[in-house]
Amino acid sequence: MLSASMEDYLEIIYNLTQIHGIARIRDIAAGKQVSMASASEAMKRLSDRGLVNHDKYNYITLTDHGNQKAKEVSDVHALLSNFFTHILHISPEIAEKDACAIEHHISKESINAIKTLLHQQNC
Amino acid sequence: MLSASMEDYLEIIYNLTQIHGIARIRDIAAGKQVSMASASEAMKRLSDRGLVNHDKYNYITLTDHGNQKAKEVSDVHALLSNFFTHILHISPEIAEKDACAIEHHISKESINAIKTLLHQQNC
DNA sequence: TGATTTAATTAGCCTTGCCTAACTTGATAA
DNA sequence: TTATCAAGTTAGGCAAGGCTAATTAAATCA
Repeated sequence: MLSASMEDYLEIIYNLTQIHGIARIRDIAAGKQVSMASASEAMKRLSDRGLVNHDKYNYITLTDHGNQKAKEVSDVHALLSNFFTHILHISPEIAEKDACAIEHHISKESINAIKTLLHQQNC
Repeated sequence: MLSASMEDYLEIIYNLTQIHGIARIRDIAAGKQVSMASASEAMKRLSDRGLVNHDKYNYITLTDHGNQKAKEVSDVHALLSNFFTHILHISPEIAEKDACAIEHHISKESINAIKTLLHQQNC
């Protein structure tokens, strides 16, 4: 199982890669608001688990497996964000925060149900 | 800030107290599915933070502050459980699991919005 | 090219929250 | 009332995930 923290890292790398093509320790650390030391250690753990490619002192990319995991988290994030803003009418900032916090803990069943709810939101 | 784990303990003690008047290490450990050693250590931490009363080798009760915190968590739990079963139509087991997992991470704003949604569920 | 600045890593440390094994206390039954 | 058993605690250990400070590598600028 992947911890909430490790899922966060994957998602951050995923987003950075969408924007810049690659991800650097510095930006990952900034994104997660941790020290570069912590980000560096996290890359080691993710690398050991085959989720990222990381040569010392070089850029980080996601492996296929890591990319798949990251996309899953990212998709759930986007869905929850939509749910909070469009169904619950929460402000975008809090919607982001809540999506971030909950994305690691909600079941697939509930995700699918929310998907359905969003599709038929004209009730 | 109270960790998810410590909130779980408070909620379990709260529930045990509702049923039996008091709470014992054995039942707290069973409720959280951890060893009695872990439950005992957790009581020490909660006691240090003024959330439970605990004399060695004796029952555990919530302080006023602990009771307030526990009730908050418990109320959020009940609300989320209702949301998952009645709005998302998730099975009671998964609804429980999701409520448990999410109750520690969702904002007050979202909780209030869900409360409203449940009150007007005849849309 | 060499010096300096920035990025990344490593070392060493800390806290949380869990575990098992060993020990202590309190309750119960002979 | 003493022996036994269940409940609770303590000791010692471990993994995850943070931190700062020190070091090393890479990049840039003079």
